[in-house]
Amino acid sequence: MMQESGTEATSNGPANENGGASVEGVPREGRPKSAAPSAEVTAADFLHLQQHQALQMARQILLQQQQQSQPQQLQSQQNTGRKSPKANDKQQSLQVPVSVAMMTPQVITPQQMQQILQQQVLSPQQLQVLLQQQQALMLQQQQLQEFYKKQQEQLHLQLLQQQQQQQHAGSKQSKEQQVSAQQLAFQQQLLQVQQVQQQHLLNLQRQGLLSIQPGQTGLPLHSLTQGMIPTELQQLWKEVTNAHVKEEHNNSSSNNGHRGLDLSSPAPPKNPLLNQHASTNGQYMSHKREGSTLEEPSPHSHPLYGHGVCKWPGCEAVFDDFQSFLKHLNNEHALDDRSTAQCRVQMQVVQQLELQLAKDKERLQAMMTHLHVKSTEPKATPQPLNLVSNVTLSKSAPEASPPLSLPQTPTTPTAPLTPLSQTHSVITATNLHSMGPMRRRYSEKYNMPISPDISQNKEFYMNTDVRPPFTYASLIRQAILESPEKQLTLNEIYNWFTRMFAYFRRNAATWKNAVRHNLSLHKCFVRVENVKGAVWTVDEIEFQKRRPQKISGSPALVKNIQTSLGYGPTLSAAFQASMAENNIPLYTTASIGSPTLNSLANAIREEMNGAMDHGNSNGSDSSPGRSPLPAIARSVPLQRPRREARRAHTV
DNA sequence: GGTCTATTAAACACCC
DNA sequence: CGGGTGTTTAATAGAC
Repeated sequence: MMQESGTEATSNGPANENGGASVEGVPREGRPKSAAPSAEVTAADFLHLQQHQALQMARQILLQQQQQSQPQQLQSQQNTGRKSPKANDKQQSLQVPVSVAMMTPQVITPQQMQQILQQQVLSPQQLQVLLQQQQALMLQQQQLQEFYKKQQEQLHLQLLQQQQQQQHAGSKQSKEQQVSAQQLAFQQQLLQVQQVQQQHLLNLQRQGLLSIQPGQTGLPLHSLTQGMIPTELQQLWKEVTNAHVKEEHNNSSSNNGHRGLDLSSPAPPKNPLLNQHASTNGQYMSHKREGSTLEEPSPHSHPLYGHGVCKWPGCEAVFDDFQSFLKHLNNEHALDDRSTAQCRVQMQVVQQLELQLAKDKERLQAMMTHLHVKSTEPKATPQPLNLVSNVTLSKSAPEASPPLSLPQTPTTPTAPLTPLSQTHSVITATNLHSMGPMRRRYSEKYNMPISPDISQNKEFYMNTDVRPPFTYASLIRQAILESPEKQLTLNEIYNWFTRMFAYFRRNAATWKNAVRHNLSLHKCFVRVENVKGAVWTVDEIEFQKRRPQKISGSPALVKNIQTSLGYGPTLSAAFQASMAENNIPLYTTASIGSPTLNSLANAIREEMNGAMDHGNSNGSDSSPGRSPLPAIARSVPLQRPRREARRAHTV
């Protein structure tokens, strides 16, 4: 009591400052809700504004074309009529230059969605709304692309006419002015639609529906759209873009940067062949199929083709070779209503999965955060370098979470370290009194072998001032077993503690005393006189004897422990079976081999020994094959007699 | 509530 | 004598 209060007095949670400075976007309650509505509204606004602008620009150009060429009038009117009619009157004033329009933020990308999700900015209802909006936008964009494609054809015809006129009249100047004016307008429109298309491609790409090679991520802006236009238009486009596209490209690339990193790779795309193939009909569906097939560097790898089976949803057609698959892909899954619908379904599936993933991530974050928060408060050190000054799993909630979480969290120390200065006080208030000695490490309580945990989270324990959730006995044993000769002097054990655990780099008097106490107290630690002095070794038999009755009686408990500790069903089942049927002493598989295997062996061994009977327990010399002690060490068991003598003396 | 075990502190002894 | 090492006891607390 006195000791605890003494250490407790030092625990003014200075860890809070660190927690506040967290970089990671650990979900914090409270803040998100206020931020949610504004984010949603702005996103939707941008969304609508952008669509309107794109439509308006397209309409404008169409009008210009109609003035010059009548044959397309009917079609154009159909197009304009099909699009939202009310936009006409509204958007007279909305004739924003494309460059400006492109500056406006894009639609919500999946990444942004992810961010929003992870930040817990939105409620599920709001997320639903956003998802629906995104879906609607995609539909609209698709329609816009169809419209754009038709318009391209019109322009193509028109240009052909103009070229003929040029050839006949020979008056280049006026014609060129006409053309350049058209070019400008068209360029603007093109950029706008490119943007939309790019957005689609990126969406699909992110969702795994479209496989564009990393080096070709620059394709959408230039080449894919180039592929859409007839060759003559490409020429025009190049001429115009020579002067203008750079700034436009900068704009778009800056937008890319705003949206996400993965698309901003500016590989200059100059492969007309691929491009033309890749965008036969201006639909992202076609990009998905043909673009991925033709742009694939490795000829036989296709996201829709695996193990000789077409992976198109619901297809599963079998093919002997890749070519026949491609044929099948182009024939059976061409751009039609069915494929489009399937693609939409797939998009929804992906989105749902992303949602689910985000939720699970969030849950994991919360779990990790929660557990680390618990461990932050008690017994903060005078010089608390890290938030997690102490993992004292002792009293509050010792069993439920620690065995699971602790081995996980240490592997990602930075993430959980950020937590929550806010919830900090709240949660820790419940276990303010829970500090104190590290009682009940789960290594003991659950017979948890510490080896896997230590090896997995070595760096974490080394660098983080977290109290390891193991008993002193377990740690000492681990230290000894890790040594080459399975024996250590007391000082070497000390060094191991300080080397492996940042936590033991302070309060030396306390834990060193505890180490000595444990060494003396537990029979499993055998003191051996060596050439260079006394060394300590481990008597595995005795070590396993320490807690026999607990686990031996309940295989179910063991199973639960095993599974909950993450060893998986295999080990658990094996362990359970062997425990139920025979008491094979696996502990002879001592510590050789790789650390991982070694740890696993230790794990099994410990569990097995905890469960088996202790009939053959007498004497540390009785099992030479099992004992990891070297011959020298085993030969001179000095400790016990002395201890016995002393005890007899005192008692 | 009893028992077992772990942790911590402390006293003490021995040895160099 | 002091420090390191080792032993033992006592108090306390959690888990079963």
